[in-house]
Amino acid sequence: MPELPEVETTVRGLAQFLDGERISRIALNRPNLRRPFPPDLVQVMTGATVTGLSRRAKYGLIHTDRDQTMIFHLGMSGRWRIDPAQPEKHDHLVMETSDHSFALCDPRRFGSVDLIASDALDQWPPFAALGPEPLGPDLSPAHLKQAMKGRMQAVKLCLLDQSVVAGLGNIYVCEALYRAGIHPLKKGGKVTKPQLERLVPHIVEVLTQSIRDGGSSLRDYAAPDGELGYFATRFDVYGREGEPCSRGDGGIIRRIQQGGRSTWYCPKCQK
DNA sequence: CGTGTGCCCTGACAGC
DNA sequence: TGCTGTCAGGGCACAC
Repeated sequence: MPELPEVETTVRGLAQFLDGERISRIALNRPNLRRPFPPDLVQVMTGATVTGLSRRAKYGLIHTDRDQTMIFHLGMSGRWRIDPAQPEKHDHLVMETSDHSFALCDPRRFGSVDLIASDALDQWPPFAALGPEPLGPDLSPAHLKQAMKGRMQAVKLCLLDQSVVAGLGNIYVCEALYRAGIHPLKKGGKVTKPQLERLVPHIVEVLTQSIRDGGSSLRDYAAPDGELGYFATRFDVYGREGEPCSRGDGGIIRRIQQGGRSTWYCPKCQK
């Protein structure tokens, strides 16, 4: 269930065990996920020393002392398992250091693994198309105003567009719009300046809170079979169709379809 | 270009 | 118990 906070938590968890370590072995259990594994992945990564991990949008980056960076995406169902006791059916990639093993498990295989020249990461097409990081300095009401200017698409869909903001997914768009009191069907180009000024801090807050919730369980990652990025966050609207609005305004949470995906919102307080 | 649709894939769950 | 339908946190190709 990886969105930005889960990817961030995963990256931090992996870093605890992987940063500074030498990858002694890497093996693939099938030829592809969403796309084929890079043909030179095993050759490049075997014996490489990890020099750091980072996140861009919903991608995790494993930096090494080689001139290539290993980039993973968890898709809809991906997760890393640390020191798994038993192999699982959908462990498609496994890596080992001297002390630990890591399995990339992804039943639906919507994830990906890429190997990209480290000095040209920004030119990699999936990265080149990304908008600003929501937790970085460049997400501002002015940016959103500009990025959604004239757009007739619903603001919900605009915010899911990774070129508008990089890393927001279905859950956090629903949550941020709810917190900011913005109706998901409102056209992107028609969201008002005051609404955008409310929205930006709510985006930052909901993501930060979730990362903190996940981060607080990092200690558990030392446990065998530790699974990264999964933690119980309480959502205000996501998945709460039919329940009363948590603001106590008497509204009942509704679910609608937008772009083939569900949106939950309160018809009473989101305008 | 902006926008809308359908597909990739497996598993969980509800209803019969 | 087993079948069927629906849904799932993402991204992309393709059509207009």
